[in-house]
Amino acid sequence: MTKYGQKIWEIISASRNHMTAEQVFTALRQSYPTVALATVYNNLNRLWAAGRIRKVSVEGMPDRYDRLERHDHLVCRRCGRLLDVDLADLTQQLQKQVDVPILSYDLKLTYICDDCQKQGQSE
Amino acid sequence: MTKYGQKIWEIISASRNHMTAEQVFTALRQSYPTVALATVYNNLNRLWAAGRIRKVSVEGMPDRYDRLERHDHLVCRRCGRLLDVDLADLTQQLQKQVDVPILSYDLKLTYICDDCQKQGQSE
DNA sequence: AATATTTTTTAGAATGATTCTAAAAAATAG
DNA sequence: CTATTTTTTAGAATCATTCTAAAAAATATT
Repeated sequence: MTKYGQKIWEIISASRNHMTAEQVFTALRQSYPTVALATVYNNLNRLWAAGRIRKVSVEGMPDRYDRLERHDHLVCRRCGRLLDVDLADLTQQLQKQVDVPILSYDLKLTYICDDCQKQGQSE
Repeated sequence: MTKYGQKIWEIISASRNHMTAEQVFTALRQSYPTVALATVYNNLNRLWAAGRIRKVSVEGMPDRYDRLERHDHLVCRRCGRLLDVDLADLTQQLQKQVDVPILSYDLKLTYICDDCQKQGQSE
């Protein structure tokens, strides 16, 4: 584990904000002001390939990186706002229904956030 | 509903292939050889905003568009291959666990497809 | 501890999907 | 028919991400 890889993993694991690569870059520069953006992408890809972080893609937004710890997401259908939500683990239940081994699953619940709810009323 | 919108909706609703915008473009040109790519994007966005089609984002690949009909997805962790899978509807079960109204949900199961399985063994 | 090998970093260019722009065309309303 | 709104169009612009090829750093080998 390289120093950048280590630090990036820490940043993501500690964050509850589903950071973009750009945000990780900004955060990392607090500790390493000269680091290159490509290094952030390299390390994010390596961490992800190694299964040490999650990647969350919400349509139309840059990929976001997330801690591994089991949890699911609420996504606003309008603005893409992303919230953590703790739901019961479905692995058992799902595995029963398919015959290939499931490594993990990604569950996003779609809703309309308060802000968009308000906006929608004035249209 | 414009003629392009109509036709694009038909293409996606009939397809089981999670088409990219580019693929929809190619398909649409069978019927309308002069249509512009921007028109495809315009209509896909409008259809999606109207909740008439789904958008499936797999990290690192162009967005894919999918019929609305309830079904879930298997995604290969290595190559991104996407397969339909019919799982029990979880809406009730999930709605009990959150206090905002759930419009829909998006469930992706991660696995390793046969091809990637084979490749992995030779490494 | 010097040399070779492999991995990582770097800056910047390149790519590729998608959006934007502003004008033309088409559809709809008055 | 004329005015207004919506859609289409082509091409430029944007933006996230990957690629490139060289430099630096880390690791292994003698």
